[in-house]
Amino acid sequence: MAEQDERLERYNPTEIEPRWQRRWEELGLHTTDLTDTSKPHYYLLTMWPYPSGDLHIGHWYVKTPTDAIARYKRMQGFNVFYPVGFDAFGLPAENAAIKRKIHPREWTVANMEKMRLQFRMMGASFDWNAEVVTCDPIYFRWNQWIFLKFYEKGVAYRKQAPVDWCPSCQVTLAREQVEGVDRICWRCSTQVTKRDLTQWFFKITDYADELLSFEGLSWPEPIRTMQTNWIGRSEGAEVDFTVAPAAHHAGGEKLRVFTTRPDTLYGATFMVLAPEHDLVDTITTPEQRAAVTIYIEATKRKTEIDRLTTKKEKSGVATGAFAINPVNGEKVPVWIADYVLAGYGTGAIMAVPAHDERDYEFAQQFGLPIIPVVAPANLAATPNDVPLPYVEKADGAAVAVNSPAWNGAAWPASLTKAIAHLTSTKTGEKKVTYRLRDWLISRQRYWGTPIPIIHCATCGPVGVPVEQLPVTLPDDVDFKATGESPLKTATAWLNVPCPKCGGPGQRETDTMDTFVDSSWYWYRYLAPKNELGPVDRKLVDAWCPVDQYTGGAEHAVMHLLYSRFFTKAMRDLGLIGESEPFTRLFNQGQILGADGERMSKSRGNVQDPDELVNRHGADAVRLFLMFMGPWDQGGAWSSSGISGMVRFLGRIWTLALDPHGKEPGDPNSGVLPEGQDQAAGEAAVRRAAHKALGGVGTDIEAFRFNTAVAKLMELANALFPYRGGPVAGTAAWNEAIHYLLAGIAPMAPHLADEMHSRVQAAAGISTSDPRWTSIHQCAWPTVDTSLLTESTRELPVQVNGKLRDKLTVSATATEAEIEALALASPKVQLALEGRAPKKVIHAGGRLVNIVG
RNA sequence: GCCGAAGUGGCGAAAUGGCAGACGCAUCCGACUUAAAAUCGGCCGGUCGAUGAGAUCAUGCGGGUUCGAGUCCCGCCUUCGGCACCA
Repeated sequence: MAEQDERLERYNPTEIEPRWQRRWEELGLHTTDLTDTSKPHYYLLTMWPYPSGDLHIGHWYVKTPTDAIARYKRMQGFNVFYPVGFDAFGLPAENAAIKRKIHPREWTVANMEKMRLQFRMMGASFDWNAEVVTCDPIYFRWNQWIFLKFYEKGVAYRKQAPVDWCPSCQVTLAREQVEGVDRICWRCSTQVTKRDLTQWFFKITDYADELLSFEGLSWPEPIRTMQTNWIGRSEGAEVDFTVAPAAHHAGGEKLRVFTTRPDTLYGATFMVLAPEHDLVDTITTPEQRAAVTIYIEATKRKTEIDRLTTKKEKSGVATGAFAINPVNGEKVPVWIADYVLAGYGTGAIMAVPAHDERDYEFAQQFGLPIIPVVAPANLAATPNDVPLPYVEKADGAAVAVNSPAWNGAAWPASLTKAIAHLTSTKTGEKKVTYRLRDWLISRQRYWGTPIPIIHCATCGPVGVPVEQLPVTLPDDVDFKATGESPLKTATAWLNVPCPKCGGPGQRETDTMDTFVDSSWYWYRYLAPKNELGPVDRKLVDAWCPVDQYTGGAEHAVMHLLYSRFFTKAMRDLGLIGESEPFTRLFNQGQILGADGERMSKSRGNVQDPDELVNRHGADAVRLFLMFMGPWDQGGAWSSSGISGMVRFLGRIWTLALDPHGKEPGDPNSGVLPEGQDQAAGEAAVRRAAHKALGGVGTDIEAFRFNTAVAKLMELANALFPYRGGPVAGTAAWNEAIHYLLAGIAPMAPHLADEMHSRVQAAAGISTSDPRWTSIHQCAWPTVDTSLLTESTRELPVQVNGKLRDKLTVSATATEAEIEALALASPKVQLALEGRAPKKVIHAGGRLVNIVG
């Protein structure tokens, strides 16, 4: 054992890694000069973390490949900006504060301190000079400033509405933050309820159409689809029905409906209003009033989930009132039913049972008339034979029937004609509706950006004058989550004079959704201390949009949609020039616990990276996370396999440090492979290095880190047999070693620098020598393609698509020569069983297939 | 129900329409060692073949296109994600 240690110092990451982390900091290797225009710039961004206090393996899974990209791009000669910060406002801090009786700030600051050390331990090459922390007034001051600009422009507004409420988090939520059919809170998975509250909103719907365009963006298709579906643009028309006069009521009110099928207007045999619709009370007849009231009460008692489930039977009640269909003057009954939603369209529909499944079901249940007004072309003469409901539009083949004003028109002409008819008779108009709702940003919690508004009894809500920003958080607050904003308990802070009239005023006590904080932070990274505005326009113009953004797909319709909205809204304020924040987006997968479930402390399936680093080193953990599979796929955690990475790093160590050592166990060690002379051996070594590095480069560019690592393993495997032999230590060998170290540098940065440094030391260049370089300052190796070709190659030969033989042919052999060789092969002849070849297919020199 | 992604050895996986399983883990064998660990080398999808040479089957299932399909097309099954009475 002692002899072995004498022979070769062992790879010891725990000694190497902290040393290099210190050195990189001393050298300022990751500090970006944002004004340097001598090199092309590359803005690389990874979604910033919430300072939960512990970096878990999931953070490493996300950050490690991104860090490799940063390092790779630097070696490629880019001026890389790779910042990080903390999304430091939010509920966990407040909940921890309640539990431990400490201030959320204290908890957050301590956690950030710990996480900075963990990032350092990971070897992450962040530019910490650019750090942004959202709970710092120097940052959230500008949240408030932007809010006030939005308020001035009407992008921020206040309204009363039934909003989603998480009873566990004790806050309102934006529509995007409520997930699935079960309508659960995105953060805590508790089922949300509805509350009628006056809240602040951002008018994201103003940008709905613009948000539908992804032109020039290289974003994953699934994210674009999700956003598109979320925005849910639907084209149609609004049509006015008129309430018919009745005994108890004069009528005449307009009942406006939204429909995507104005072409089916003649088939509207009844109307349905949402139970919450404004006119329900007015139009209900005395006979129906009791039933209507009972139904409305029942609706209120229903949970959102009960109401939205598609599986239940339709329910509803007639109001007793009638309305006039504007195209044919028919009187149709007006019903109320909870399948019509108050919040979409106009909260009222015209029901066309013949051509809508829901209306059909409703009509069947309550015995309402059904009139077909669209038929497939072959049934146009006998529309009663159309199987109902007939919902297809069938371009050119679905024809309007029973519709005097546009009979015979085929879809989509029938639609155009219907809209034209409505417009000319002033009974309706073309209309686009969106599913997207405005973004509710009020939160009834303490640890967030105070909304900079003062409520005055005479002036209403008044913005805090910008020169008084930031509105900071008072410390004498009772945090208990009661459903009321904790800021209401800070009486000294709360009561201030109205900035407009000087009268008594009260501060707004809700804070902003923390998604506001993260909707523009990458602009702030460029000038985190800027006092003159939220962003430094000149730097933004030079560096934005972000070249590459990486993060999880779970933010598809939250952070990623809000960020696009903010960029457009900030552009319209003249703060920035561009319309899109992130040119390229990559969504990595999620790392799950060994049980295949989401990692969580309660499940006890959390992997602690510190423990792995202490045992195997950061480089091995980094490498392992990149090697385990395609980055966008994620997967269940398993630490078996990490030993392979340690072994691989040890082989690099051995190759670089001890090229002349011999392997006692390897019979081939120390000699050239059979049939190779010195020149061929050197050529083989160079070829392996150049081939590997070319592949590693393309793989990193394509985010295929697993195969990038595999190619470097192949290179190490290819070099190993030459160790201790006459090729070791030659110029060709040294070049190959440098290629190997440079290639692994983005992924295992500590080991790469250690070995590079030792190679330099062996050449008499110490770290204090001005000629000394870090591997991370070296250029990415160039690939000499002329080295890649061999004089002969192996050629698979198939007969009728089945592999029968492999020939060794000269690299310059012609197709005719190859064909002759192939046909001469005994194995091929055997497979042909005496048949003459009908055809010979040459697949670009990679393979030959003989058809016989 | 609609939209999207994925199904390949014991395991993680690889493969511009062209040798299926690169690279690694685990198991096993060998070298070194008194021994073990570490290290180095090797075997490593199934069936048949004594072993070998070889043959044959094999990328969720069933069809198709093609000289040739894990890859393209059609129809299913399963798993995972998103949406879901949006008129």
